[in-house]
Amino acid sequence: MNRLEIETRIRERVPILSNSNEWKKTEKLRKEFVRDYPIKKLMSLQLDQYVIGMGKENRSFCYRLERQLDSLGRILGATAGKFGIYFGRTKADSQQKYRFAKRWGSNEHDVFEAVKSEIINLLESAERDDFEMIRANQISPNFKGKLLFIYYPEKFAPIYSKDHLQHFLAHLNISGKFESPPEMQRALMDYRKTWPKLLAEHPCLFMRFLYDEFNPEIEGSTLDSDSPKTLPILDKALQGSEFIDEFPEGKNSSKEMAKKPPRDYEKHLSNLKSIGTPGEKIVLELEKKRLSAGGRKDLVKKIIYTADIDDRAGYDILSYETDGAKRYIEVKATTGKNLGRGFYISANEFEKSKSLGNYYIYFVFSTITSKPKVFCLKNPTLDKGNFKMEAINYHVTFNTGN
DNA sequence: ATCATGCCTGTTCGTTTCAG
DNA sequence: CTGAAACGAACAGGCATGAT
Repeated sequence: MNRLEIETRIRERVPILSNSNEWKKTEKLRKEFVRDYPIKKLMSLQLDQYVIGMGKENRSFCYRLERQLDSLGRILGATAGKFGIYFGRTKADSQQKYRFAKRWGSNEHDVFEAVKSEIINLLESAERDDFEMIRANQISPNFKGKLLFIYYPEKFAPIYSKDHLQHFLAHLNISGKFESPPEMQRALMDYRKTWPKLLAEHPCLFMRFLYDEFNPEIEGSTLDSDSPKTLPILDKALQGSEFIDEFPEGKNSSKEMAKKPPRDYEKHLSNLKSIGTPGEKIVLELEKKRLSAGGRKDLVKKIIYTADIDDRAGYDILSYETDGAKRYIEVKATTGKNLGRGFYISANEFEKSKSLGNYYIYFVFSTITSKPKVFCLKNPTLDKGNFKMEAINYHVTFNTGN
């Protein structure tokens, strides 16, 4: 989604989501937890005040973080081993006792002290924004993510699964080098800051918004089976992308496949959209490189990402020739390696391709990979016999003429 | 990378309780 | 006695961890 679309969704959804006590309760729970377990006092926590599994009435640190604070991002599921040490049994051994992974130590006392100091170390690193230390911290990933959010709710997003984080970053087209989930949590919060409407609300509302708009679970099943379930981080694509000089020929180009329109055009469209924006970002990046390489760094700043601000312009990006002339670029992105299935062009884009002059269509191939290829087609004359065009959409209004 | 593990949850299905 | 509701054991599903 581009910013134009996001803005609409935020305008529609945020007032509905914020119209509830839920977020106040959520924040109250979080505050109570932090009040009961201030970082300074964590070291004096006793083992049984920490471990999960001490019976029904148990209200331990781990129990509360996982259960009571369930609405602040789930870390349920998987073994209680994620807490470093827990009390209970295993399938093979029904005896109730303290359980822990060997890497933490050889007895429950040592293990608990190690886990505690690791938690404190994590929170202190977060205070300093020391991501290297946060990354190196041995606390299990989901537990780590939740601790970070609970203690620093303005710095880290309440989303802990690496897959989900990647999924959202990809859909919001946020690029950057993310070596660990906490960095993604931070990137999402930085993104939130760019939307005053979101910034004014609780971070958990932002989380809800993301899950509503880009639900990772639902999406996996609705996408075409050949689409990847999670988009890779855009940054890799940006680095690996390059221009190519030849139009890639596919086995089926302009033969049978081209004849087949998609079965469900609407669904096909929404899939196209999800790869369209990454395609545009890739082209933006390549244009910057091209102008820099051509000695026109001054023009780099003047490139305009039109698609982000005006979806009726008929082109996606306004770039420049090295002599300063305008270059209008329409981006057509595909996950495929060639254009065997043809491409779609709107009536508006088609008109602009004829009227705007220096008009390019940039075809981005292998879009959702780490090595996208971009082919530039200058001033295409689509209706002069080089291409076969077929109308698949009409705009229809009622005839009130008589 | 891949696999086995064991945790928690929701669901099912059978049993018990109790009012009418 | 009957049907509804409550209870609870068993099971399957989902998932991140930890081991290999």
